[in-house]
Amino acid sequence: MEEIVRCPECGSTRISNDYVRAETICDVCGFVIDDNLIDQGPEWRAFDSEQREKRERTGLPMTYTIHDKGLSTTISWANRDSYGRSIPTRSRAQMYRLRKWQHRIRISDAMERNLAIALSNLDRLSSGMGLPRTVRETAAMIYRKAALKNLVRGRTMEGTAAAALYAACRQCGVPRTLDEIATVSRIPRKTIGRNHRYLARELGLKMTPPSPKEYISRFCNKLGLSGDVQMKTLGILKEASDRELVSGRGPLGIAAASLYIAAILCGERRTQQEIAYVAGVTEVTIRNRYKELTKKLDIDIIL
DNA sequence: AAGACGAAAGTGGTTGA
DNA sequence: TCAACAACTTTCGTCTT
Repeated sequence: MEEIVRCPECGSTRISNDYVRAETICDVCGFVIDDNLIDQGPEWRAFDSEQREKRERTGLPMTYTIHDKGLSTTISWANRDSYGRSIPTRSRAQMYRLRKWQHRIRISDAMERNLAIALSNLDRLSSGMGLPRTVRETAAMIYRKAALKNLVRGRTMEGTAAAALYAACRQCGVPRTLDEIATVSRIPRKTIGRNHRYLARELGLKMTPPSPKEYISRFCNKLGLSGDVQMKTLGILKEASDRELVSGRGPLGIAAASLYIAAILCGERRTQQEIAYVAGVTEVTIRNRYKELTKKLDIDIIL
């Protein structure tokens, strides 16, 4: 399920992004689905506030393949000065210290630079998703830990950043689906999931599976459902977890199904399709879960 | 015609030998 | 490392409103 976006006009899944006009467009009927696309174009990174002002979204980068922009000075290991004369013995110890420090500075520079890039990535993602500051901070912390333990090597920084954000959302009790993060980060869902598992294992992040409850208010908002439905849904979830109908099941499926039931009971019915869309699960899953729930909880549904 | 239903085959991840 | 397995998805034909 790579692309879950459907055109609301014709239902087609052939959707493409027009970055120049910042629009998401249906290939079939031309309907403009989203005109608030995040700029994913080149972004020349800034590493301190001065550079940020000068360089953001302007012209070509200086060389960005060489980490110090090719401007750094190296101190040669030969014991000669710039005229080729050999350096007196009493200065050599000093030269040695200079070289050593320069080396150290460049290393930590590279690390800081990596972090700066990753953090700006994190900023872009979290603001694109309208996430609160605390989540962003948590994500930054996770990423920093990962960088310190050398876990980023072999993975792209974007991929690791996206995974850190996913983990942070869950830790902060505002879980987002992998699909949601995949959409704003242009990293495939699979990759984010894989990276996330890796980070969780290596960093020993204590991850409890997200509770269906945490999704409800957001889904209700997206579906334009009232607070009554929200309360009802939470009630159903409470019952369900008391009777151990929740564990082992995907929380998204449970959330979607109980929402479906609650909406019907409150006379604010939504179709399975609508709910499936916002919850990022299929109608089939909703059906299976809600069959289970209505049966085990003795809820009668009048269709 | 749209929504709901359910069977059957497929997918990716976990587990245990 | 591999096969079995559970949960979930995809697809598709059928029934209901």
